Amino acid sequence: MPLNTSEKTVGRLSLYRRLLQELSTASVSYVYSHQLATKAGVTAAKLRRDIMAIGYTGSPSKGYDVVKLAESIAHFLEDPEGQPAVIIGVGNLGRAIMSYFGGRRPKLQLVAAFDSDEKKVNRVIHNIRCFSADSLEEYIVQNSIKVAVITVPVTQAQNVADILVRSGVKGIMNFAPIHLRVPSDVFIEDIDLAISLEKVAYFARQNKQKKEA
Amino acid sequence: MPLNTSEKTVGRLSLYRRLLQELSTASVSYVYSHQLATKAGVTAAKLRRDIMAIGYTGSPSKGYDVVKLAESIAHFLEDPEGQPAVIIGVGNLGRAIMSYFGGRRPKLQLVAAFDSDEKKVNRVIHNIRCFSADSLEEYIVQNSIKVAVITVPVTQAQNVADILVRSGVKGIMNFAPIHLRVPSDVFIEDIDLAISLEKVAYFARQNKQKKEA
DNA sequence: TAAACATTGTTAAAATATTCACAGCAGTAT
DNA sequence: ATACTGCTGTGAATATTTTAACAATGTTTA
Ligand SMILES: NC(=O)c1ccc[n+]([C@@H]2O[C@H](COP(=O)([O-])OP(=O)(O)OC[C@H]3O[C@@H](n4cnc5c(N)ncnc54)[C@H](O)[C@@H]3O)[C@@H](O)[C@H]2O)c1
Ligand SMILES: NC(=O)c1ccc[n+]([C@@H]2O[C@H](COP(=O)([O-])OP(=O)(O)OC[C@H]3O[C@@H](n4cnc5c(N)ncnc54)[C@H](O)[C@@H]3O)[C@@H](O)[C@H]2O)c1
Repeated sequence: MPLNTSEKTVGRLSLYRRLLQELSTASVSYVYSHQLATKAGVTAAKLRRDIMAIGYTGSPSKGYDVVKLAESIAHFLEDPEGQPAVIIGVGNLGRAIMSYFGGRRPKLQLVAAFDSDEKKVNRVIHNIRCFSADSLEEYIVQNSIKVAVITVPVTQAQNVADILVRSGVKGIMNFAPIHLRVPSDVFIEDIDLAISLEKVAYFARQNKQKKEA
Repeated sequence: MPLNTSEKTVGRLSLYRRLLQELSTASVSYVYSHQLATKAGVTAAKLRRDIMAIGYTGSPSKGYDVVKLAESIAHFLEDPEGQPAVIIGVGNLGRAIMSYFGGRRPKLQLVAAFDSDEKKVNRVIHNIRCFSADSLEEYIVQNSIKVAVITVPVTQAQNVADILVRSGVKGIMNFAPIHLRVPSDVFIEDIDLAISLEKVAYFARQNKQKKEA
C-alpha cells in the first residue's frame, strides 16, 4: 500500500468506516461500491479508488464484506497501540468537544484536558479530568501524547502549539483562527468555522452546488 | 469576475480578509503578496491567483492597499443587504457556536436559534433568542433566511434539513455526521470533527506534513 | 537620465484529483 | 455447458489546482 495516501482519501476512509459500522449494526453483510458511495455522498469510482489505497479487495458479485472492509480501514487508520489525545482550553468549545469525543473510540481517546484557569483545574468534565496548563508539557512527555486539540483563545494558540511541539506532539486539531507555525513533520488540521460560515453564505447566494450531490 | 470561483479560493479569500483587517487595525497600509501569504500559510503565487479571481489589482512597487483589498474581498464575499442566519439545536455545540458567532460580523449574523426542547425556548443565549422548533419554517419564510447551521443530533439532521430546504434556505453548515440529501442548488458545508480528528491521528503517526508549512 | 531592483498579473507547466470505461470475473439463468 | 448479468479493479483520459516563470511596471539609486 502506498505511503502517500492523500488527506482527502484518508478523510473519506474514515467516513466509509463509520458507514460500514452502521451497516454492520444493521446486520448488513455485504455492500456494493455504489451503495456505500451514495451513503457517503461520493461517486462509486472515487470510493473504489479510495479502497484501492488500502489494498482491500471485494468480490465482483457480492461487493464488499462489511465487517472485513471496516476492519481493513481500521487497520489502516488506527494505531493498534492506541493514540491517547489531549485538549487544551476548557471553554465553551472545548467542553462541547469533550462531550462529543468522550469515550468515542477505543483507539483514539481524549485522556486529559488542560486549562490555565485554576477554577477549571481538577474538575472532571464528561469523564475527562482537567489539569493545570502548567503541567501540560510534563503530561505529554510522560504519556507520549502525539495528538492534541487546541481550543484556547487565538492569542494563546501559538504559545500552546509551541509547548505541544516541544513535548513531542505530531498532530494538532486547531480551532483557533490563526495559522500555527510548526515544524514540517507536525500535521495541523485547521477547523476555521468563521471561514466555513462565510463560504456557506457566499455559495448560498450563488445558488451553486458542490461537485457531488 | 468569473462566476465559477472555487470553494478553496472563496475560503482563502475569507482568510485573507481577516488578516487584512488585523493589519488595518495595526495601522499597516500596504502589504506584499508574500507577506500576506506567509500569514495565511499559503504560497504567494496561490494568493495572487486568488486575488485575481476578484479582479483587484495591486501596485508592483507598494503591493496591496490593505484597506482597499479588504473592501474588495468584502464586496465579493458579502451580500450588501446582509444575510441573517439561524441555528437549529441549542445543545453543547450549538451554544458554543452561538457564543462564537454572536455579533461577529454585521453582514452575517446569527439572528435566531431553534430547539425542540421546551426548556430552552425563549431563553436568550449570547444575545440570540431561542425559539420553538415548531416555528422554524414560519420564521425562515417570513425573514427570508438563506443560511442555517445544523447542530441537532444526527437522527434529527435530515428532518431539519428538509424543513430548511422547503422554507428556502440555500446554504447549510452541518455538524451532524451524516450526508444530507438536498437539492443541488443548496450548498452544504459538512464539518465532521470525528473525521478531522482521525485524520490528525493518522498523519501524526505518518509524521507527514501538509503541502505548505 | 538610465540602470538596477522587487513586485504584480498572468500564461504555461506540473502536480493532484476525479471520472470514464472496460477487461475480467463470479455468480445465475437457460 | 454456455450465455448473460452486474460487479470490481484499474489504466487511461479528463478536470482541477498548484506552482513556476517571466514580461510589464513603478520605484529607487547612481
Ligand atoms: N466557541 C466556538 O464555537 C468557537 C468556534 C470556532 C473557533 N473557536 C475558537 O476556539 C477557541 C476557544 O473558543 P471558546 O469559545 O471555547 O473560548 P473560551 O474563552 O470559552 O475558552 C477558552 C479557554 O481557554 C483557556 N485558556 C486560555 N489560555 C490558556 C492557556 N494558555 N492554556 C490553557 N488554557 C487556556 C481559558 O481559561 C478558557 O477556559 C478560540 O480560539 C476561538 O476563536 C471557538
Ligand atoms: N458537541 C460537539 O462538540 C460536536 C462535535 C461534532 C459534531 N457534533 C454533532 O453536532 C450535533 C449536536 O451535538 P451536541 O453535542 O450539541 O448535542 P446535544 O444533544 O447537546 O444538543 C442537541 C440539541 O438539539 C436539540 N434538538 C433535538 N432535536 C431537535 C429538532 N428536531 N429541532 C430542534 N432542536 C432539536 C436538542 O434539544 C438539544 O438541545 C450532533 O449531531 C453531534 O453529532 C457535536
